[in-house]
Amino acid sequence: MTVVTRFAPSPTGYLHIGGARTALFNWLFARHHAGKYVLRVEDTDQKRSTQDAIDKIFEGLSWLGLDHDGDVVYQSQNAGRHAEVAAQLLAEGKAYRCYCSPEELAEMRETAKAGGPTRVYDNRWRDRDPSQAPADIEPVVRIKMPLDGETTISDLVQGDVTRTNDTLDDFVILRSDGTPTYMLAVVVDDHDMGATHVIRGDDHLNNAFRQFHLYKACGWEVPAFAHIPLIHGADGAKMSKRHGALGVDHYADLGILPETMRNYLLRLGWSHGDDEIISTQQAIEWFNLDSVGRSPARFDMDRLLNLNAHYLKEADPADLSAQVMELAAAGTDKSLSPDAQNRLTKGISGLVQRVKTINEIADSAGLYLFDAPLTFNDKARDLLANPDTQKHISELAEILGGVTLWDESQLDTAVREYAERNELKLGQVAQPLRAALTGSNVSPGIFEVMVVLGRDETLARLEQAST
RNA sequence: GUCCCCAUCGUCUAGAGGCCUAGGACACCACCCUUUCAAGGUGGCGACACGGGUUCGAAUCCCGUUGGGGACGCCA
Repeated sequence: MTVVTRFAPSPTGYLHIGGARTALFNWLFARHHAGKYVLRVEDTDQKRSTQDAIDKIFEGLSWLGLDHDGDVVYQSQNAGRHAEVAAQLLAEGKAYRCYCSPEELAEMRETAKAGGPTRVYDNRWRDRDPSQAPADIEPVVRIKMPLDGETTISDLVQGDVTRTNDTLDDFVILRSDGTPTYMLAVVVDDHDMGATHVIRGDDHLNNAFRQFHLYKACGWEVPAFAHIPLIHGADGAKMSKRHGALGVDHYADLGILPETMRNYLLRLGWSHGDDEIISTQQAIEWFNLDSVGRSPARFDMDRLLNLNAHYLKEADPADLSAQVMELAAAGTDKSLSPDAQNRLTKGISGLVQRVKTINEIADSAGLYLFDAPLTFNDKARDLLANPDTQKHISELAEILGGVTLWDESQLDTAVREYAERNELKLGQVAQPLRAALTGSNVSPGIFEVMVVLGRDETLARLEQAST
């Protein structure tokens, strides 16, 4: 049997962290079993669904690198099929029309909450003769749930979960306007697309009991369920859109790498012994549902950043440079010279060493990206204002001008000799150089900087700083 | 209110009765390295929610309490 999983977002907003993880788990599970991972847009609620949201979700998914198999399914396009199934159920007496008014429903809800019956809907139309139907109300179609007994869902993550059937309402499968509700649509679509495993947030666990009986009523095989715990915010509450959860695009904008996000999301609620750094290849190989935890996890930015720092160091420098240049270009009206681009390509690995996001690389790349005149920060300016510093810089400029081979070890030797000769610590010489060459008191190793800048640019910058 | 789920360091987690005076990672602190900042290295701080059982033995099994979360729509 081929494994078929699906990710089924409702297009009412961006792809948030929780949705992204659900998608990832479905994707990993399918890839692990060499099965299919299908993407389905749950747009049965036309009022709330928007094209903009659909686009954003697709963008998020493709940024994450979760490619789906086959065409995207739009649930709204199956409305006819859904209605057909409802009609069939009606014909078989497994469903019935309910003519309750909104007021009646509200009343029932209130009595139930006030400690009344276990069911909200009191089944008042379940066995009533349709001839009693009020003429002015368009009916909905409800499915008959078992009246007694209990139902057990063997969930792949939650284990066996049992619920008595007297808490299961006859829920609506077709609205009064003839459109299907979510509950009907998922079951029909999941069946039609051959979903073998339904992996989703555990906020759907309760729905599984209802859907279970809908499958049965249709005479269909029930797929395996796996309800994964939700991701919570730092405050421990559900991370939903309305609780300030951010879309994956937000993290992309922050300069987080997709591979970071995949690794991070994977480790939230899933583990493989003590392993922390898990490549996507490895994840596909290792992923299973047994190791998914049952308690909700909190989102931790520090951890994400730490992981990102790791993946940044593994990333392709050319690729990173391109992204940094794009960011830099967006932040200024100055265009980047070819020299600047070359310098960035050479120097980026030194930059990557000290940051956690792509944006931070861009922030620190100024020393390579922009041609003189440099902008100096306060500390650099103070340092350069010192007459001793001025003296060292001009003497050093001369010495460096005479260095035969412009590489780190030669430069290192030259500067060290100068420091020793003047009975200075290396830092006393290196810091002024740093200020003059980078405009800052913080930078990659100063000899590395000189090599990346090249002889001409280095000398030019020293010249400029000493006047 | 009803139903369901969960409970190990601040956070993510390892742990499936003896390997646990509970391991790893992030964060934090200290030290080392050092031309700055990082990175790296070494060490430190720090948890089995509580109460009952079961057992020779419980973080692991059972019950209860407490705490947290989720669901109760003609939303998905």
